[in-house]
Amino acid sequence: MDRRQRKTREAIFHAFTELLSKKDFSRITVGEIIEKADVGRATFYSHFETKDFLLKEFCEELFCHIVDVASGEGKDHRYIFDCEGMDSVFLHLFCHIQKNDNNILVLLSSQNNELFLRYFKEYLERLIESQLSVFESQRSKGLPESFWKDHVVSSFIGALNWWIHHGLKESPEQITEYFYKII
Amino acid sequence: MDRRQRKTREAIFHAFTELLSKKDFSRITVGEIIEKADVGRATFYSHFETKDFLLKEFCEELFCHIVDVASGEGKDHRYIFDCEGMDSVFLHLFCHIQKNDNNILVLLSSQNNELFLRYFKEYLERLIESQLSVFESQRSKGLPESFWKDHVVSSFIGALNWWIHHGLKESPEQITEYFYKII
DNA sequence: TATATTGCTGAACAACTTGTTCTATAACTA
DNA sequence: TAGTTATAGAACAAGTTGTTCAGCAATATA
Repeated sequence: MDRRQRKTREAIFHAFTELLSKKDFSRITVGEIIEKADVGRATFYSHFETKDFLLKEFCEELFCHIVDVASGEGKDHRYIFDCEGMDSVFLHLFCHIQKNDNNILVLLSSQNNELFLRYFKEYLERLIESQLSVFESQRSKGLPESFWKDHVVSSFIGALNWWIHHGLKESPEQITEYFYKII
Repeated sequence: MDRRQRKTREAIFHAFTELLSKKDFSRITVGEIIEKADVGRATFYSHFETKDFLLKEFCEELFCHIVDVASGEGKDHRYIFDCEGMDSVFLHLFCHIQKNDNNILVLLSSQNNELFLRYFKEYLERLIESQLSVFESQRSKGLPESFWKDHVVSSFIGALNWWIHHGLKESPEQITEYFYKII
């Protein structure tokens, strides 16, 4: 990708992050974004079809990375996140979040919380799918698999949300334990 | 309340419901609402400060009613919902939803699904607070109470969401059973 | 019944937002 | 060096928002 394109994209993402941490997505205008990013109007629209597409691509970069990488698909994971080997993928995720990788914490704590958790959920489903067997023994008989899967996913999101809203006072290990307990 | 006001409010709510069932909230304009409701622009703004406030009041009428009433505070509950005595408040809720009271089903199934579930969650919290003791025995030791409460709430929403997305094929009793099993 | 109050209409309005188009210029590429 | 591509900046039409106002209709009050 052309360096100019990269820089523009970066500038827009950066401005977008700042704005998201301060105000509601629906109240952010393209005008504000380009002013903060200091790029031309036409430039913005040559990169992103609309503001919604910007959000989409933004979330993709944010979560796709974290999730794909946490599930062990990325070779350079260690290098990017500087993490130790960990038993649990969930502990792993909680750790990354606590370390505020990619400013994710700012976003998950903002008023746009729900917006990101929703997107996060999507990416999380893929990850949890591969981890379902871990919880197979806890699954009650007569419970449809898709019901069970949904429950594990939304419980993780729930635990994460609770953690963030309570000021991240617990350690990642503690939250992982809570998460396992309710499942 | 003046009959004229009531009629206008009704018309707006009705138009709003129809639009919500067809398109995303963020893409609905005040222009569309007043056209469908057949009321003047100034009239709309004399009733609701903005589109967001309309949503807020709309949800209040929708959920406040159902939840408050389901928790036994409303005297005329039986009359409004024509329901039999039920052991579980949750079964109770699932029943009302299945019967599509107040068109709630249309809204919970629409693309605005998340929007309503979020609002629903708020009202649900109050209800579940009063029911927490029912699940007290299932609560693992060392789990903070607020964590546990959040988990029960989001599990209910999760179960409901799964049910709706899978076409309401199960009976309310069945879903209530699923819900109890995962808790 | 007559009168005052309140709510509604319809139109006009300014301010703002969106997404497009254009030209000139600067940065990359072969 | 010459050709390609991205950007700035401005101007633009179309649409949206929220406000204002005059005139009319429904309701309440005496």
